Amino acid sequence: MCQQTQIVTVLPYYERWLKRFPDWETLAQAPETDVLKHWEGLGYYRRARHLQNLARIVVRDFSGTLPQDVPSLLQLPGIGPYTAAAIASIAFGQKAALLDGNVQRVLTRVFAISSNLALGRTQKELQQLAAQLMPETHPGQHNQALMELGALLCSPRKPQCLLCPLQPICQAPDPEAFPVKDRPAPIRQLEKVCLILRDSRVWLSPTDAPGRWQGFHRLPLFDPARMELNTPLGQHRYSITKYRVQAEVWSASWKTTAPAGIWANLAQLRQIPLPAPHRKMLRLHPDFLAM
DNA sequence: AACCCGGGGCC
DNA sequence: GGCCCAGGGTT
Repeated sequence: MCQQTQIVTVLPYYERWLKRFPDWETLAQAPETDVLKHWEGLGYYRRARHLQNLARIVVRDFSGTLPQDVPSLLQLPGIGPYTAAAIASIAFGQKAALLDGNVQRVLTRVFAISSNLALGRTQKELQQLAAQLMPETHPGQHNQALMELGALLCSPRKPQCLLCPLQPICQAPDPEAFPVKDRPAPIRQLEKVCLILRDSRVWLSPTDAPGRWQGFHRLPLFDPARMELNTPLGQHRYSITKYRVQAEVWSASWKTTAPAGIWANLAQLRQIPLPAPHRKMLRLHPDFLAM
C-alpha cells in the first residue's frame, strides 16, 4: 500500500484491509471486486491485484509463509527492489539496504549528488551508498530511520536543516535543489462523460481491459454513434498519471440498445469499485449527491 | 530506457 | 497549478 503513497493516506486503508483480510488464506480466497473495493481511492490498483496474486502463491507454494531473502522475494508479484529490501530488513532482520523517494532525497542532499535521478547509473550509485551506510545491527531500524528523516526533516520543500542530525556532514549548499529530476509537462485532455439515468439508476460500463482502472466500473465516455447528449451538468478537472483531464459531464441517453454494462442504484454504487473522479462526477447530479 | 498506472495533500 | 509520495511491471 505504501508504494508511491504517503503513510498518513495509507493508515485507514491498512486498518480496514487487515480487518477484512487478516491472513494470506482469506485474501487468497476473496472475490476480486471485494479486494478492489477495499483499495478504492488509493490508486495504482494493480498493486491490489498483485497482492492477492501474491497471497495465492504464498498459500500454494510457500505453505503460508513469505520467503525471507531478497532474491526469493524479488521473484514474487508486486515485490520489487524496494519492497524486497523493506520486507527482508524490517520483517526478518536481514542486512538489506533500501532506496525509496525519501532515502533518495536524503542521500542526494547529504552527498550533493546532482546527476539525474532517472538515470540507471545514478540509481546504482545511490544503491551502493545505501549499502555502505548499512550498520551491522538493526538494519530494519536503520532503513526506517532514513525514510523517516526524509519524511519529517529532510522534506522536499523547506527542510528543517537546523534540527537535522546529519547537518554537520551534509554537503548540499542548497538542499531544495536536490534531487535533480526531469519533469515533463502534463498532457491536457478534454472528455465528455455521460450520466445515463433510468428509474434512479445510472449506467456503468465495465473496465475489462488491462490498464487504467481494470476491474472497475465507470461512467461511459460520449459515443455519438450510440448516445445523445441532453443537458450539461458541469465540469470536473482531475489529474491522472501524466494527464490533466477536463471532463464535461452531461446528462445523456441511449440512441441504440445499451451495450454490456449495468444499471446501478445507490446501494450498488456503494458496493461497486468506482474511480474517484467518476464518483465525484456522479455527485454533479442531484440524485447522487449522497455518494 | 521509456512508458504506464491514481489519487490526495500541500504550498 | 505543480509537486510529491515507504514503486513495480511491461515494452
